[in-house]
Amino acid sequence: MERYNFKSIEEKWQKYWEDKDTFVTKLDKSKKKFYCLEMFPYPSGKIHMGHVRNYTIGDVLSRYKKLKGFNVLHPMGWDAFGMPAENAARDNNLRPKDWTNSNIKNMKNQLKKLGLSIDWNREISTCSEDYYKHQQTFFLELLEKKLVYRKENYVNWDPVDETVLANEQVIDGKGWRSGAVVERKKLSQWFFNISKFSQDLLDGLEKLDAWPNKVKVMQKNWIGKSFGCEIDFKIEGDLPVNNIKCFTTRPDTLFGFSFLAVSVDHEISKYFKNDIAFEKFKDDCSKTGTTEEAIAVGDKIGFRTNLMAINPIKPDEKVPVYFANFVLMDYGFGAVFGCPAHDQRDFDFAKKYNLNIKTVVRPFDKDKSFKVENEAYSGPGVIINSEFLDGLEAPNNSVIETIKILEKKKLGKKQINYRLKDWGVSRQRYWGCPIPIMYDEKGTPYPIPKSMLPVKLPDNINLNVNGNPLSVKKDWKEITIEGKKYVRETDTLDTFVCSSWYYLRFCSPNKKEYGFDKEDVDYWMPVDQYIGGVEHAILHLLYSRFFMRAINHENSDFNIKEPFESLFTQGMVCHETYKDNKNNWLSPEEIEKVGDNVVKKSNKKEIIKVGPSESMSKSKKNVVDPEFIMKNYGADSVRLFILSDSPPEKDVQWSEQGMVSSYKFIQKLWTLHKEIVIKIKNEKEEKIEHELRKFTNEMIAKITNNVEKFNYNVIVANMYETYNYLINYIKTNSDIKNLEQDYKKILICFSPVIPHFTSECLDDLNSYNSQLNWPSYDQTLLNEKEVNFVVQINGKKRALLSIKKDIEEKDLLLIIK
RNA sequence: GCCCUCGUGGUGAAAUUGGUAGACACAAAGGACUUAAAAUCCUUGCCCUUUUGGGAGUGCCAGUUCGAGUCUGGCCGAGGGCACCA
Repeated sequence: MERYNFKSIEEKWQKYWEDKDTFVTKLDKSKKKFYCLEMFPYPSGKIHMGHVRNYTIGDVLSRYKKLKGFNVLHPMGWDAFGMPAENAARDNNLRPKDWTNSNIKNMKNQLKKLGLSIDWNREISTCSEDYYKHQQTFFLELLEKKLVYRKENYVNWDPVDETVLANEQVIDGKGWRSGAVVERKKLSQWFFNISKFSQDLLDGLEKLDAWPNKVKVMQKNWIGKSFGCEIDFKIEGDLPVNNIKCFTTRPDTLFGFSFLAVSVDHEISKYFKNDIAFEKFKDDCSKTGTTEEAIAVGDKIGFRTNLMAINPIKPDEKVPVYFANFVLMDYGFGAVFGCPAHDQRDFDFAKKYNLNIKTVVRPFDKDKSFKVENEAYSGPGVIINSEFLDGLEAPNNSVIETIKILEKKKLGKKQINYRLKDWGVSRQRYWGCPIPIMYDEKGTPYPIPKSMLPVKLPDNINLNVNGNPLSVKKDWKEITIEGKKYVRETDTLDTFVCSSWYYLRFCSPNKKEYGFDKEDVDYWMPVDQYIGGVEHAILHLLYSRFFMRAINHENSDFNIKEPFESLFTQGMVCHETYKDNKNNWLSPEEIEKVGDNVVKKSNKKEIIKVGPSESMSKSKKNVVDPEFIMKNYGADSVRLFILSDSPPEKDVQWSEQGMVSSYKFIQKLWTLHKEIVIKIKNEKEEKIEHELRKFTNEMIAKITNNVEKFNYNVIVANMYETYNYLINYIKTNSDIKNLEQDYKKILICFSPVIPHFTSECLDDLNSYNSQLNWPSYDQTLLNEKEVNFVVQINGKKRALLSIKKDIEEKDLLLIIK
């Protein structure tokens, strides 16, 4: 028996699909569309197993939808701007453009070898002028709509990458890429007014039924809506400060007020500029620890001013004003009113500085004598010691009632606060989309006229400079328009801007005049299925949702708010980790299993420590190269294996044995195929073969259901089941009727997972063509007349009967008795 | 600390959503073929019983139901997210 030659067969079909434009998509309003999009990759040089998994999942869905008769848009592109290119180019004396383009070429080749059903005619790259010139237009449009603004403020400065980071890019006080401790620096930056849409972004989540709950919860928390009250406190003291505004969610505890605390960056800090003690305090604040957690549990420290704050509902009560390390400048007003009895932070602070702790809420099961002693009480209860607020139920009623009273007395007003802050998009980097802005001699910014777009990135650049190479490139930076001299903005846009609208570009990848064509977008958008890693749950997905709204804003003939109708977040690909006795990481190729031990391949002696299975990463060397695997086992085997074992949303464990068994399975399927072909040739008369017909029908139903529900691991099990059934069936039935028809249906069901193999088999039966349809199944055949009926008495199985399904109840009872 | 998700064999996991728990695969043990190995194929997988059978069993404890892996409440454990957000 000839072996299945995956190499020549996979090449044959990949060439066929390319030559015949099988996956080239055109707008066709007579057909229902399906837009399947996977998160596009960063062109780092080679694809990794994570890509293989992500794109295989998307490909199964795309191929299935195509067979179901949908007009499928399944594009691919490159998230091609970003720092690695700049660093690699500098280290290897290349241009970032060349490094990126050669990586793209290589990765495109690798993706093609996976046999993905991608319309490569729509390929886009965010670093090409064709792409970023439209992005610059969007930037200017957003500027016109006042959704972009410039402001000077403190930024997260990464001293290693020498750039600004968004809040989301700071993890545990360190840069997400470099790992360097982030510093505070004051800079002028461009901002997208994402916070304008806080409420809308929150409301939109409600309608995203086909998004994982986890992601919605993360976005909800990130937006961080809180309902409360703005209170204006009168201030007394020897400084020209008359009042300080605070935001609070618990105005009902105002009678427990015992101090007021402001951030060290609060505007009143200007009066303390020459105060040495204050400057020292400020220093101490920045030293309280590096990780967020350390700060959270760290000491509460304060600096007492001579100012006193007056309790607005008890004007004879005055409390001290402090600067405190735990008050954040960029939330609320950078000032809080302290009620130690009912807020743990305030409690800790009050204990430290011996401030008054006055109980104003009692739990339901305690009486009026209840007193907060060892920790703050922030639970529900009843208001006490609060004059006209006494007896209100806290917090729900009491908060609303208190706000009403404060509003009536003009002491405060209802306010809703969001944690979500505006998106700083300026990056002090070369390899990004230039911001289309110029400044006159006074430093006033002007938009670059749209007719002069794109602002091209200069090709020849010296990367061996500190900071942004663009800022020292004079011949690019300085321009003259109508005799007037300007300097260009040298910051480039955060690469997350590029990925915030690429899904629109795929609809009209070749449109010259604008980023997209309305007719295309009306037809293709929204993305019906978006697939990618959960690590983008907040950043990329929130920014994309913002961008769609920003384009919609003040645009009456455009009406799509949510770019991604459904979202699927796939799990990571994991592998065991290995360390030698010097604690060096070893790659899977460097080890060998001997009996119960794992040893070093090079000397076969040294015992290797096997660590837990973790997400594949270069630093831990637990990576398996897809190119190597595809070369050895073929694309179909890899696709099959990456889908088997674990549900797509969970992490999958890479195993060599599993991979080999998938490969063997393809070989076994091929042997089976050849036997079936012989049987088919010997087939004489057309006659319905009932048992096989029933099996096929059931299997089609199962696989259809499993594709729809993303149970791709179960599809693989279904494929094994089918093989086990057929191999046995062929052995025990010498004269098989009607086999060809059923077998073809089965091949089509397998085709989303192993497309090269099934195409070859169908071709072998002279049945491969572009008009193939997903087989339907007969629901009535599923409800077969004979069913297994389990007789249970008190939940225990007592008998197993094979009975007719439409039997009368009384007859059934008779049989049982 | 707050929020979310999940607990099924040695392992990854199935279970048409309340109806025969463990499909399918990996690993293991035993066997067949072979001079031998590899490959391939078959069998086994908790407890009692020689077999036929029977029993327990989906983290733990209760509850609802003729019937619970699935629903409800409480507890225990694991993973993830957020974290001085007033």
